[in-house]
Amino acid sequence: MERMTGSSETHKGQDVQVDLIAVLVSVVAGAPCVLTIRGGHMLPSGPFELEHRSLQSSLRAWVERQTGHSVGYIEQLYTFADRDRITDDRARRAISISYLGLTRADELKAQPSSGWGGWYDYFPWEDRRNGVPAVESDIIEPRLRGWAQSASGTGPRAERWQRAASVFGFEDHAWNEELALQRYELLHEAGLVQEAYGEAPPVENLVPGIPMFADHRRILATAIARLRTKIKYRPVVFELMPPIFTLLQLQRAVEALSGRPVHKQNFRRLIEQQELVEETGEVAADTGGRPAKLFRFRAAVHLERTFLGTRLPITRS
Amino acid sequence: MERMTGSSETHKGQDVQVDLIAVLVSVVAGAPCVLTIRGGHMLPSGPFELEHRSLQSSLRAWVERQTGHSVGYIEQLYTFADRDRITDDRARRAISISYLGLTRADELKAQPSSGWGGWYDYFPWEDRRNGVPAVESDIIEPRLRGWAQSASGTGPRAERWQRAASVFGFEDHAWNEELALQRYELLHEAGLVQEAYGEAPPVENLVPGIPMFADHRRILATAIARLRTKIKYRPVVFELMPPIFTLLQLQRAVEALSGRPVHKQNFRRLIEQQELVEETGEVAADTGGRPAKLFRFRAAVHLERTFLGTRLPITRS
DNA sequence: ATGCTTATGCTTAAATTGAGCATAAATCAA
DNA sequence: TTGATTTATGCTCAATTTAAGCATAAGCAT
Repeated sequence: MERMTGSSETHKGQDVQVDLIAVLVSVVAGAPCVLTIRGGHMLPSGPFELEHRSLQSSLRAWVERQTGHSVGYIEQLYTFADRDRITDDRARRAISISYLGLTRADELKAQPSSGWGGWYDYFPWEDRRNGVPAVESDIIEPRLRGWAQSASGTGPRAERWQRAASVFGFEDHAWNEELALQRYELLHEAGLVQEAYGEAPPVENLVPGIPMFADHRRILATAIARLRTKIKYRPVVFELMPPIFTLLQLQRAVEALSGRPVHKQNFRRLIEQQELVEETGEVAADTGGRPAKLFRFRAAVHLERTFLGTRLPITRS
Repeated sequence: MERMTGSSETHKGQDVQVDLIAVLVSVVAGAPCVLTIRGGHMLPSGPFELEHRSLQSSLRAWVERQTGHSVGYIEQLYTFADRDRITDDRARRAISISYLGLTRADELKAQPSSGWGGWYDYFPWEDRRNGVPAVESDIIEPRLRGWAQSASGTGPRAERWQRAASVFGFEDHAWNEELALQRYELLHEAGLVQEAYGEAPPVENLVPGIPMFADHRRILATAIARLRTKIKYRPVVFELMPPIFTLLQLQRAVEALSGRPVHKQNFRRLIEQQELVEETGEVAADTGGRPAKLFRFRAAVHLERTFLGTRLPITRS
C-alpha cells in the first residue's frame, strides 16, 4: 500500500471552510451551563484563523477575545465533515472542529445576545440529582415503547426496545450518566426531538428540551458525555470552581455535571484520600449550619496526575 | 457574543489540504501490530474524498479499497492543524484527521511496500508483559535522570524528575499503561527520540525504538493509549479476534494491547460474569495441554452495551 | 435553651479484586 | 505404560474498595 493519494490532483487544496465550534462550560449557582448565542439556540463558532500556531491556540485566542477571560481547560471533541452538514452559506463544504472548554462563570464578561444556557434545559432527562425526573417515566419511556412497537417484525421491535432500555436504564438496566450522547441519538432516531425534522417539525409528540440549530445539541451531548467521563479520572472540576471553596460546593459541582446525587461522607473521603485539596485554615461562615472548612486545590496536582483507573485483573507484583 | 466571524472574508473557503491518517491495528500471532507504509516509517494516509457522505465513510472506503477487507471498528482520534506540521509538498497548510481502526489480521490482503509493524518495535518500553523491560532500567531511567539534572534550578530539576517518575512509574509510582502518549511526549521533550531533531539527529543517546515520519509515532502513541483505555469498558478486543477462539487466545490479545500480564483465572472470571462470550460446544485440540473450550462473542453484546465504570460515590437506591 | 441546618468523624456490611491452591485432561519422552 | 509436562478450569481466601448510615459537632433562628 503506497501513500494513498488517489491521484495527485486530489491532493491539491480544496475549497473547504474550517470552523471551530466551542462548548464552553461553567457552573453557575449549582447549575451546569453552556455558553450560547442567538437566544440559546446556537453554540458559538467561528472560522479557524490560519495565522495561529495551532487549533488550540486559535480557539483560545478567540474565546479570550470574546469572553474577556482565559479558558482553564480545553479539549478537542470531534471533527465533523458530513456532506449534509448545514453551513452558514449552505454552499460550501464545511469541516467543523468542536472543542470543550471549561471556565469559571464569574469571570465571563457577558456579551450581547449571548448567555449561559442550563444543560438540563436542553436535556431535562439527564438531570437525576433528585431521582428519576417525571419526564422520563411520563413521556420518554412510553414514547420509546411506542417507537419500538412501530418497528416491523418481532426482532426489530425487541432490538429497539432493548436499545432504549439499555441506554435509558429501563427495567433492570442501571442508569449510566456517561451515555448522554447515545440517549440523544436514540431520541433523534425515534423522531422525538425537533432536530430530527426539516422544515415543518411536529409540535406534538416531541420530548421536552430546547432544540438547537443544526447538530449543535448533538455536539453539546458529546461534550456532556465527555466531561462526565473525564471527571472521574482527572481533576477537571477544579477548573470550574473558585479558588477557595467548601467541600459541599465541590460536591454540588460534581453532582451538577454528573447529574447524580453523591453520598456526602464518601465524597469527602474520596477527595481527601486523593489529596486533591488542602485546607486554607479559614471557614465559610454563611453555610447555614455549622461553618465549613475552606479548601483550595493543591498546586502540585496541576502537574499531570497519574491515575488508577484499571479494570483488568492485573498481576500485582 | 455573536457568531464569531471575524470578518466575512475570512469565512471564505481556504486553500487547505485535508488528510486522513489511519492507525490500523490488528493482533498477529499475539503481537499487536499497526499497518505501515514506506518500510514501516509512515502511517498510511490519504486525502479526504469530498464525494463521501462523511469522514468515517471516506476512511472506510479507502481502507477497504486498499486492504481488501472491512474494518470492524473505527474511531476518530484527533485533528491536527499546526502550522509547523509537515505536509507532503511542504507548501500548504494541512489539516490531518487521524483515525483508529481495528481489523482482523488474517483478512488483510497484503499490498506492496506496506506491512504490519509491531507496536513494541516503536515503543519497546511499552511492553511489560514479561515484567519491566531492560530498556527501561538500563537506558530510559538513567537518561531521564540526566535530563532532569540538566535543568537549571532546583525547582525545575525536581519537577522534571517528578514528571518522569510519574509517567514511567519510577520510585513508588504505579505503572499506568494508559499513559503511552505522555511517555512518548516526555521522551520527545527530553530529546531521546529521533523525531525531536531536524536534519541531523544524533546517532547516540537515543532511546531504542523505530522512529517514524513527522509526528506519526506520536499519533500511534495516541492510538495505543486510546485503545488501552477503551478496552477496559468496551468490548472492542473482539474486533481483533477470529470468530471462534479460546479464552487464552482472548487473554493474549488483551495482554498484547495493554502490555501487561493478566491473571488467568481472574480474567476468565471477569469475562464470564460479563457474559461477553458463549461456548460453542467444541474444544480446541491443539493447545498443547488439556484442550480448551471454544467460545464465540455473544451477538447480543454487539448492540451497544451499557457499562459500569463509575468512580464516584454514587447513591445506590 | 430548643430545634434546625450543615459539617465531619467513624463503623459496618457488601462487593470487588488480586492471588493462589487443587484438580482435570491432554501431549510427550522414556 | 508411566510419569513429567503443559494448559484448562473450578474454587477459596484475604485484602481492598465501595456504599450506607450512625453519631456528634457547631453554627443560626426563635
